[in-house]
Amino acid sequence: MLPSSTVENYLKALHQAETSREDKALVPMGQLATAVGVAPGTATTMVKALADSGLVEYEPYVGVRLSSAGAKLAALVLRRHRLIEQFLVEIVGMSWAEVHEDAEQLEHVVSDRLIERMDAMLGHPAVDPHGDPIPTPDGTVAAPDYHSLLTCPLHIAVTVTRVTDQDANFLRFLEKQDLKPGHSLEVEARDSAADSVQLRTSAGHQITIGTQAASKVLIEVS
Amino acid sequence: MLPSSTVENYLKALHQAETSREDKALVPMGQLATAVGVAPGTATTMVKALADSGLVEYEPYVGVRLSSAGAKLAALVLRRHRLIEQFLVEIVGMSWAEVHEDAEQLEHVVSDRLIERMDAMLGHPAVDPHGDPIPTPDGTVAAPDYHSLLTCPLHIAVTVTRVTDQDANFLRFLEKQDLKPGHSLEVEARDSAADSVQLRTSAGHQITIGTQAASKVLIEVS
DNA sequence: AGTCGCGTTTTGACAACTCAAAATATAGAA
DNA sequence: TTCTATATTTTGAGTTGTCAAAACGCGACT
Repeated sequence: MLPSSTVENYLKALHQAETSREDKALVPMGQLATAVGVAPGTATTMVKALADSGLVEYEPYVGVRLSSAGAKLAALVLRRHRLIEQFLVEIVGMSWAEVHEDAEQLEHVVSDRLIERMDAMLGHPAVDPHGDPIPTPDGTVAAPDYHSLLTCPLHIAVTVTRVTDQDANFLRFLEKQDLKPGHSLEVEARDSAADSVQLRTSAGHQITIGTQAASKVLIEVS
Repeated sequence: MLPSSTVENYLKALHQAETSREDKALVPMGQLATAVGVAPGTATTMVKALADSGLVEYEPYVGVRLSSAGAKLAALVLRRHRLIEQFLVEIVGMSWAEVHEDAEQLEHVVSDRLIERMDAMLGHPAVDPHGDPIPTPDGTVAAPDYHSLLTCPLHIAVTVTRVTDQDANFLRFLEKQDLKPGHSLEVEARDSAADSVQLRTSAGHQITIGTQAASKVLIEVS
């Protein structure tokens, strides 16, 4: 029995929650409910059903975690999502800021045939337009461990490789400031009191952004 | 309130049933139920709901008809379906025999933004890979009145313009026999006793097909 | 230890969609 | 006109996914 869109969304949210979490603790119900956009009680009901299907491990009053079967399924949803985003940007010519919503819908209905065709057209890309890694067809995800603009050394040339936020306004801002994946820059200063990070782009522009934003821009030393 | 996939499917089936029908009679429930793939009682329930929403006109024990609002909505679903098919064939390089199933799913989730982008990429095509006309964004459908291989004059060069069947096997057969839209041929004979039609393709091959099949291949004199 | 607060679970209900099978209407034959 | 065959509608029930609000568990603070 193939999983419904609803199930796919719960698994995906769980995957996101798990990977954006240092410890290996269970994801609390409240967080999952918020991520999926349902009332807390709804998440509890759904998670119990998922546990019965063997897709998650559930500890009442503590939280949930993907089982290996659930993790694989989540990876396949993510694969579809990210290949679709890459396709919409590379082939259809849409903006990286606007593809997320479309991919969010399409990921639940594209056939394997079509998704593999897209993958081939794109030359089997490793990452999507935001730098997020694209899982393989067997559900393996590369888990790269990047620095962010918040954690990297100062005064060193770095290259943006990934942006962990899908908000269209934020993405448009980054695009305008030449902070899309591939562009290089260096961090000039951090001010924890002012909650800000000061950057200089390769074009020489100076930009100051908040630490929240800085933590979402991942880089590698170039 | 935007219509669900289910509603869209009922409207689409109704549109198909209405246009493949000489008279302007109402579509009987049984036919609609079969087309949508549900039990008769389910269709009755759904149609009453559609009537309450003003999308159809319903006469108990007689049948249903699309209202103008329903017809427009149906046309927009058809527009999405057919643009997607054209896109999958022209841009993605899929076979015309296999795009129907994918389009069937995608038609309910593509955004207006994406569908108009596809339309532009394709140069605002008038017909899809099967020759079916693509409705305009405001819900207008060209209703061309073709002859079929069953009704056209004998011994005259004609060009295939449209195929009114989505069965993958049938489409593959037509492709192999050079009977896709665009190819020309002539009808050599019809035999009502044998229930068959004899054709000669432009390549000189002679083919005999049944009248059921012949009625699904629409042509124009060339 | 007692109890307060917060997150979680339970409960009861609802909306959308579906089916099987019983009840019913309609048209056509006798 | 009456009967009958067939299509349609009604009924009762089930599935999936959702919510609001009441009940509950658990750790923290006094």
